[in-house]
Amino acid sequence: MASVRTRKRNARGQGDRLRSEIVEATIRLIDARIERLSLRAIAREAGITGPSIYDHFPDIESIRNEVIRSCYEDLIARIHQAQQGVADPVGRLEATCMTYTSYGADFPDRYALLFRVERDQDEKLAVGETGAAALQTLVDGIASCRDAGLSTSTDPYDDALAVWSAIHGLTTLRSSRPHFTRLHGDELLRSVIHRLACITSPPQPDA
Amino acid sequence: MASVRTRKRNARGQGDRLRSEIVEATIRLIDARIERLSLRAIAREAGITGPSIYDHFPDIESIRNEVIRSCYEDLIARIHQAQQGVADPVGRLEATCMTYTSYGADFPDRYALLFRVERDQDEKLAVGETGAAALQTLVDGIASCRDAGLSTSTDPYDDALAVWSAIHGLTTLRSSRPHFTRLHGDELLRSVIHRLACITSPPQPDA
DNA sequence: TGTACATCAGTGAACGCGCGTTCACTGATGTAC
DNA sequence: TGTACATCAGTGAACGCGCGTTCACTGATGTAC
Repeated sequence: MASVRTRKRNARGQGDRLRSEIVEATIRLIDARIERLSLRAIAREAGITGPSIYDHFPDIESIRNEVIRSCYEDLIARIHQAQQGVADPVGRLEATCMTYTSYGADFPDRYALLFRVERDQDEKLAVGETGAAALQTLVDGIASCRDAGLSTSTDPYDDALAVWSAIHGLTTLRSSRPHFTRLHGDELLRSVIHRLACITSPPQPDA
Repeated sequence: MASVRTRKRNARGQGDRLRSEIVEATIRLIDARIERLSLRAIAREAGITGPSIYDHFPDIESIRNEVIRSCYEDLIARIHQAQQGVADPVGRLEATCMTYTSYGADFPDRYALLFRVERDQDEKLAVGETGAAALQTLVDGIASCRDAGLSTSTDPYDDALAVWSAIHGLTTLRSSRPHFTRLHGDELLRSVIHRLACITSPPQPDA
């Protein structure tokens, strides 16, 4: 948590910076596994008083939606970075999926927030397409494997949905049911990816 | 919601019945997608005053844990019922998975509660094995397919974990991302089950 | 260069609300004599 | 059969708390003259 009372106000003209400070404070609270997010708790963590929030957000839901957008961008950036420098299409697909599951393991409450059931129309509009970019990297990954003769997939979109469902389920079950030890480790993950993406080469122990 | 003030007190000696009335009221609130569960809200729904809860539960977490146990028993019972009268092993496995996903679709907030990340040690002890019975029906189902020569699975436990992850992921993505229309419908579900359970026969359009 | 003023980036007090929890209590009903 | 009493299944008032939200305000800083 931020040390209380060390914050100094933003310089004149820089008032908008508080907006991102509020979002960052909220993410810190989420990562700290706070039981219930409140405007006052966010303000405390950001080092400001409650009413200052209203200059930047109308309510807590709009902060949450901004957090979701921010975390989702972060996840997609991590995936793209992991794909850099992996030439082998199957290795790239595996790296994509492993980045995804690692994000869920490292930040379980952020991950849960990204994929919670939408509660209201605003959230639906704000967050509706969250997942589309992640899915697209899987579609592209499977298509690349097929083009390289490493996959027999005839429908990369449907197979990407299958892979996405499986790794999403694996990610959340790893968090919520940690004592099923065989869920953890890379063998099961690789095996699931290979079967659902119709990969023809056997899984490599390590790249 | 229960009509307010219609409740009459339990007969002398029947005081324990309020315990299950509290659990049922809580499930009604969960199904009503209440934003935040509170002791007072549960008491209102059950038609009693707040303090009466304390004769039966020490806190709201213990109510929640009882709700989890109750809903999980319900899910397992539905699965066992669906399996009755389906002789074909592949059909049984499919029926098992479809009952599971239907439960998640019909009661999304109950399902989310069953598989939320454990927050405290009490919950871990109370709920730790939730999922084991569901997993076991999948292990048995895959082993039956293999014994009937309909699956090439060499490790029904690991393959059951794979199937469980996939259908769990499919169930939660269907709830949280309803606009991915190809996630819905039975074809993708059947295809995933067949691939992960190593089923050798092609998916039947309908039984 | 000096000063009056406008603007900016917040603060602090106050409100009403629902909450968890405590405590003494009530009123119906079964039971001992 | 009648009555005093114990027990049971809750109730109702009260408390302190954190919350969202409002409102008037403050004090630093840039700018016009």
